[in-house]
Amino acid sequence: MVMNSERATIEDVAKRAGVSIATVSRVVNRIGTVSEKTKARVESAIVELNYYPNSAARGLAARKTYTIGLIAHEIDGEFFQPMLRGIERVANDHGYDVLFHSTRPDARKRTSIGEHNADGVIVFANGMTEDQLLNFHLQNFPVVLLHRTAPPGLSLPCVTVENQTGARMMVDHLIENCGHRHIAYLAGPKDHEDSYWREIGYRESLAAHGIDEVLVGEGRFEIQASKETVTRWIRERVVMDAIFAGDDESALGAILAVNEAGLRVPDDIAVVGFDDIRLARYLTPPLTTVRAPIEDAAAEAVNQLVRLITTGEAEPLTMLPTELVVRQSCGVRKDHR
Amino acid sequence: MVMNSERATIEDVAKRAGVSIATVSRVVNRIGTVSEKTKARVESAIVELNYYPNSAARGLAARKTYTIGLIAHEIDGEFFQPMLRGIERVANDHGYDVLFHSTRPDARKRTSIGEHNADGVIVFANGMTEDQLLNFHLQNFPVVLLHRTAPPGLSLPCVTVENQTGARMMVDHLIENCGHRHIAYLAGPKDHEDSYWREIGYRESLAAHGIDEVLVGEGRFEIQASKETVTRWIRERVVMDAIFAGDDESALGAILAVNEAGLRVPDDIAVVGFDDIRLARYLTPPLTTVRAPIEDAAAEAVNQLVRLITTGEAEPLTMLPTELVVRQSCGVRKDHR
DNA sequence: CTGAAAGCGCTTACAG
DNA sequence: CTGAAAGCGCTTACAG
Repeated sequence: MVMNSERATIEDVAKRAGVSIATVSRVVNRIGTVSEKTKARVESAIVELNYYPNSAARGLAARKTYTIGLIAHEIDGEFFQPMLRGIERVANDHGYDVLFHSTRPDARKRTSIGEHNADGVIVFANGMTEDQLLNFHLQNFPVVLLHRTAPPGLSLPCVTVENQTGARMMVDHLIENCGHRHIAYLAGPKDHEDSYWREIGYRESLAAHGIDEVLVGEGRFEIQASKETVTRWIRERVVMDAIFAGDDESALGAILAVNEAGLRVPDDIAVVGFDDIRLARYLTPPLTTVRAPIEDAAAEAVNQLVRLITTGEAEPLTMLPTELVVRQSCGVRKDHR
Repeated sequence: MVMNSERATIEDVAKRAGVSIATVSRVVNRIGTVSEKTKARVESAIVELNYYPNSAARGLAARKTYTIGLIAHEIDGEFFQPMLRGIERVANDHGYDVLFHSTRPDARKRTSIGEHNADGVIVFANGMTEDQLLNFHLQNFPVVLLHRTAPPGLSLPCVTVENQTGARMMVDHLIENCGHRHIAYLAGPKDHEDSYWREIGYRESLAAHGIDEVLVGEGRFEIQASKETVTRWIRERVVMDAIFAGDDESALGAILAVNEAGLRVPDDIAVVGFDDIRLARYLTPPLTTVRAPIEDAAAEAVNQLVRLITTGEAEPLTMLPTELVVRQSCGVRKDHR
C-alpha cells in the first residue's frame, strides 16, 4: 500500500465517491438521509483513502471541539489514577477526548487553551479558585465540579461522595464496635472539601456519643505531613486510642509514625483511613477504611458534563454512597465488651 | 463588568482597536513587526474583550493543533503519575496541551481523534502495536516512544532508562555485597520492554558471577500476580535467598507473600525492586531498589517530540541513567564476610 | 509597518 | 435523496 504523506480531506473522499462533500459529511456524521448505494460508495472511499475528519475544521464549523478538559491542581497520590481512568473511559464512550490541565502555580499557562479548547471542563477539588469558576460561569462555559461544591451563590453541578456519612460511620464504628474513646483526626488540605466534610462527620459522631475530646491535626493528605503530626503527638504523650486519617495516604503516614515509635497498630493505637485506595488491603495490618467510589464519581461527572453540554442542564448535586470496609487496623480494645 | 456570553473573535478585537485582523494576529503571535503604539492598542482591546484565540480556527489555518497526545495502554500503578506530571509540565512550557488517550481493548474509540487531533504523540510502552506504529510512520505523523524502542526497521525516536545496567547493578549488589546466590526474577508483562531489559541485566549478572541457576516467574508488574508466584515458589520449597522484582509493585507483592508464609524480609528472603516509586521508602522494611527517573524521562520525551514537530528531527535514542538505592530489604547474609 | 484576500476542511441551512 | 454555497475564526503570503 503506497500512501501519500498528505492526509485525505473530505474533498478527496467526495471526488473518489463521485458525490458532494455535503453527502460525505452526512454519512460520516450519520445524519440526514443518504441512499444505501451512495452511502456504500462513500464508505469504501473513506476506507480506501484512510480518511479521518480533521477535528479542527470540524470544531470550527460546528462550534464543537469534542473534547472535555480535566482541571486539577496537582497530579498526586493514589487517588488520581482511578479518577482519570473513569473520566477517560466515559468521555470516550460519549465520543469526547480528554485534555488534561494542571494548575500548579509554576505552570506557565501560556496556553489560553485548556480553558477554551474544550466544550466543557471538569474541575477537580481545588483545581480552580472561586474567581476562576465565576469567570467560567459568566462566559456560560459548561463546568462540572468533582469532589467539591459550588462557591456560594453560584449554581454549578457537582458530583462528590458521601464524605460526612462515611466519616460518621467510621467513627461510630471506632467507638461502638472497637471501644475507642480517644480519637484523633488527621485533616487534609484546608481548601479540600472532602476533608472538610469528613471532619464534620468525625465531630458529629463524637458529639453523638458524648465525647467532647476533639483532636485535629494536620495531615494534608500526605504521607510525610501525617507522619510528622503523629510523631509529634506521640512524643507529646497525647492520649489516643485511635487515629482517623483523612485519607488512606495519611493513614499510611500515621502507621509509619506509630511503628517508628515502637508502638503497634492496632494494639497500641488503631489507625483507619478513607478512600480505600488499591494499597489499603495490602498494608500491615490491612487498613480499615471507608470506600469512596472514586472512579464512579469521575465517570458520573463526565455524564453530567456531557448532558450539560448537549442539553444545557445537569443534576445539581450527585452524591455517591460510601461504604465502611472493616479490616484489621481498627482493632478492638481488650476492655471492650 | 457586564459580559457578553458570546466569545470575542479576532474581528471584534480588530474593530475595537481600529486595525485589521492581520495586525491582531501579529501581536497575538508575536511575529512580524507592529509599531509599539498599535501593539498597545491591540493589547488593551484584547484585555477589554477577554479575547482568547479560538484554537480550532487557529489549528485549521496554521495546520497545527498545539496539542500532543499521550497514548498508553492502561492507567495503572504508581508509575503513571510522575510520567503524566512530567509530560504535562514540559508540554505546557512549550505551549502545548496534552490529550490523553488510553488504548484499553474495551475503549470504543469512536473518536478518530487522539490519533489525529494532535501535532504528535508520545506512545508509552505497549500503548500501541507495531502495526499501529507503522501506520503513523507511513503517514509521517510525529511519534516519540517512551519506555520502549522502535520495531525492527522503523526508526522512531525513543527515550527510556538504563534498565539493563540498573538491573545489572542491582544483582551485582545482591551477589557481591549481600552474599546472595539463589536469586529469582519476577518478570513484567511480556510485551513490556522495561521488563525485558531488566531480565537481560539479571541474567548477565548471574552469568558474570558463574551462577547458572536462573529462576524467572511471572509478576506482570502487578501486586497480586507477583504475590501468587512467590507464594507458589515458597510452597514448592524453591531455594531462594533473594527475589529481584521487575518493578516496585511486584516487590510489594513479593513482600506480602513472604510475610504471609511466616517468613521475614530480608532475613529469610530478601526482596528488591525497580523504579523507586514514592512508596518504596515507606515499606517495611524500606525497599532496596533501582531509581528510574520516570518524570525526567517523560519530560525528555516531550522535548524530543516538540523538536521533531518543529524541526523534523530528534535524538534517535535517549537513555537516562538509573541509580542503585540501597535501603534495607536486600539484607546481608550472615555467612557473608 | 499595515491591510485585503485567499484558504484551511469542515457543517449547515437552503434549494431542488 | 443530493448539491452549491456561505461561513466558522483564524494564518499567511502578497502588496503597498
